[in-house]
Amino acid sequence: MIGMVLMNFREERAEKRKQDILKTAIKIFKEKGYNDTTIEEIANEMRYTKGSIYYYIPTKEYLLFECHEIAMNMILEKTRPIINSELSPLEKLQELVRKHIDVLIDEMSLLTMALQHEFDLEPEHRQQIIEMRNEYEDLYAQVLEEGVAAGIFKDINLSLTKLAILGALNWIPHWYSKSGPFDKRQIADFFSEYQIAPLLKDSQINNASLSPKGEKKR
Amino acid sequence: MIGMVLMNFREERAEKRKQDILKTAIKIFKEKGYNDTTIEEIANEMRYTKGSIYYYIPTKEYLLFECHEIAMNMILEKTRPIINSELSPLEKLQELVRKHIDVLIDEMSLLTMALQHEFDLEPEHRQQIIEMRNEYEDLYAQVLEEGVAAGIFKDINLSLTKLAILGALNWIPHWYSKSGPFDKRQIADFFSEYQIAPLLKDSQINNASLSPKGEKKR
Amino acid sequence: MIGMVLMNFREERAEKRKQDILKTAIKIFKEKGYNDTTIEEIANEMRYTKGSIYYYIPTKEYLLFECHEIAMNMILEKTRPIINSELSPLEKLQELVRKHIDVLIDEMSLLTMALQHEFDLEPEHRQQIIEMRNEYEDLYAQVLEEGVAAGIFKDINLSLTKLAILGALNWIPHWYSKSGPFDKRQIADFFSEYQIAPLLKDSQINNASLSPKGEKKR
Amino acid sequence: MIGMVLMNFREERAEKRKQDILKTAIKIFKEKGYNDTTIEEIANEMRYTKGSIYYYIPTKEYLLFECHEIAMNMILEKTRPIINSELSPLEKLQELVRKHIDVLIDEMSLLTMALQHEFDLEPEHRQQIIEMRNEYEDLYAQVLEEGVAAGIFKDINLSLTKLAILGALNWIPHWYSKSGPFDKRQIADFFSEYQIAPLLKDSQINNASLSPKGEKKR
DNA sequence: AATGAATGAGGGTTCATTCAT
DNA sequence: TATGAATGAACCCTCATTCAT
Repeated sequence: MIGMVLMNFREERAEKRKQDILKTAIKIFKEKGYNDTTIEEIANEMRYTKGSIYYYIPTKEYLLFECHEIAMNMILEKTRPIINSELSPLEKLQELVRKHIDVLIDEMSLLTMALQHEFDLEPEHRQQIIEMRNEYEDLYAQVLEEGVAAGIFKDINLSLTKLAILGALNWIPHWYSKSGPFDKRQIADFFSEYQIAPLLKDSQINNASLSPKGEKKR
Repeated sequence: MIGMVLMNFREERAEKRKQDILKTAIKIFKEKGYNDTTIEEIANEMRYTKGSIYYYIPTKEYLLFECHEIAMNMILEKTRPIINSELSPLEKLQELVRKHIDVLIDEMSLLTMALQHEFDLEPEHRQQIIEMRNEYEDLYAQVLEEGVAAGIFKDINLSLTKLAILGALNWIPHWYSKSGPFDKRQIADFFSEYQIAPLLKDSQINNASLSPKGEKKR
Repeated sequence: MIGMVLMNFREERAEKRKQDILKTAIKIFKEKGYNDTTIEEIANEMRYTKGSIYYYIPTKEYLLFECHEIAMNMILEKTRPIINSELSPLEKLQELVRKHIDVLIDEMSLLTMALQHEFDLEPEHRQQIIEMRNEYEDLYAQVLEEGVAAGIFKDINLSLTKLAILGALNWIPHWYSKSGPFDKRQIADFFSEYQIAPLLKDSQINNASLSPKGEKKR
Repeated sequence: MIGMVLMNFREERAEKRKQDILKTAIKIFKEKGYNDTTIEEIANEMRYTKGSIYYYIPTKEYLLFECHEIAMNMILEKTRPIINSELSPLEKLQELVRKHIDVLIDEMSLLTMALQHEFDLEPEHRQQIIEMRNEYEDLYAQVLEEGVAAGIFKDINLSLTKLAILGALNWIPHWYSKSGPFDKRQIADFFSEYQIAPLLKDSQINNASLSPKGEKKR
């Protein structure tokens, strides 16, 4: 995105085509999975030919890699600002959880697909994605440390805490359904309390959002 | 296994062969993933031929299905007895969590592989696996209800609670490593407290296992 | 060939199939060159399917490698016995030249094709062929040394002599034509004198076969 | 080159571009062979685009054809003058051989490449190259006849003599290596004696250059 | 004069599956 | 019971060539 200003309109158009291809690929990957999607299907969907696709992309795996990149960037872009905000550590952590759920549910099919096909990435690409994931997890680590330092969080094992919080969130795509009993808001409310509660000292606990009354009317 | 008594020795031998194939398949699936494993590799490993494999199994996907079945059965067999035990709801829940982590880590490569390839199942098979998963999740639901009824657990949204607990657990394979800083015991200790704590009324909270001192010496 | 006695009839049949494929490949390679021949053409010619071909051979390049091996073996098998015969060094050298021309002309299309496509071999395979070529060239080196040692050949640069002799022979496929003015016999007569003459001391020279009267009647 | 005077500066520039493309093509053909070189590589090397190349040349094969033409012209231009010189037939023949080796070794990669890919030429182009080759071979034929007429050469089969001489020379690229034991001079000395000796009557033979002492110090 | 874009005709290879014996 | 043999449907990717601009 940065640097796009330096492109002339030709390069912009090419970039746009590439994005179109990626969008189409994502769409079909979501529906049928990476392995069961052929380049030809992507081409047909766009009324291109197979050969034309390869004018814009080097390999099919590269498309998968870009899916991962996009997914990670979406989440990183939304959460990075939280760290430098004026919020308290507790509020930051809650915001992290809420934003995570936000992106997760909004872009669930992309994220699920990407996760499902992590091992179909070339080792080099996989490494890059893992590094982005580490960067993301570090945001949690930072906030947790901040909170402990500020005397707000209990002094418990922060590595495992981080993994517990993120695990519960990352599992959401395994059970969430648009037509299911819970909407995004309820889920965010619940998890931002439930997964954080064990960190809090007694006085801070507030169970408002854990209430069983929160079920969506259907 | 039941019903085996009705088999004659021919059928028994065939059943044995089938199990051998499955074991080999599991081993290779674990190493290379389902898609990258060929029937020929399975056959070679057993010093069979491709054709022979098909004498015992109908399709490659059927092997994957059996992997899922085995995985689910392993976990169900370990946890079902807990429900009917004399333990308190809190103790039951902790036991469920501990056993889950036990199986998860002991059989991680099988379970990870199975989870990774849920979408490679035929829809019909996938449905069967989902039903087993539901049966398993119901164990949690029961214990949670028991606990609330007994006044031990807070009266919060039990569906989401169940999903939060199981999500955090199921995510373990994504980060656990034998050579990593935590061993099975520590993880079980931590999660059986952390993921359950928000359910507990203030007086019951006990943070012993959450301690950051719990890291394995390396 | 050795070891074939150890094959059962199944393996023999498989070996036969493989040889058939090779024969067909050679035939088409000769006609159209290696690069312009497709596996499908080979399959069609044999009324096989592409897939069946790959039951017997690992890659297309392997077929080319076998062409080279066959070619080199044909020539090595005919010339190796000469070295250990009772002939004089001069007679041995003449025999080497004659046999070389024999094989060259009888199997010209195979040999030409192989030579033409030496660089289409995988490096590893190419190395193997080069080693066979070296073994062959060593036969010449041996005979030349023998001749010098016996006082029959002049004491000139034997490395270059070897290369001069073989070069002139190996070039034959570039100009020979079945319908051309010279037959195999004449060519053998001529080259076995012309290319060896500079080695001989004056008294031994005999120009019988160099005569211009040797042209084939057309 | 002749006729260039009739070009306007536009055509001149186009001609120059074409030559640049050809030079680049030669360079890459030499390195990777004709078949493994893509038009795109040629374009990239020149910082052109694929499309631009096709503004100047009609097909990839045409580039190969021009390689052959250049190679043949190089050799013809160096040897034609010899024929009309004042030298004796023997000296002429020796000069032909020396010049041939000169060009062959100086431009070996071009010539090797061209020879290697003779069969990748379109039939029509191949015919043209063969005609140039014939013209070249005729130079030898002429000198040989002259020599016989002058009573200097033995009256032997001149067609085969010509083919023997040229064959041994043309094979040089198959074994010559810059880092090998022989330099250009030694090779020229050797071959201009060895390949011509059988033609000479006894009194003329002089073995100076055939000496085994001629090996390059390494 | 130059090129970005598009194409299309393969080409080699893989592999689950079938089946006669 | 076991297997050798055969198949065929794909699939990814390549690249010379064309053409509108």
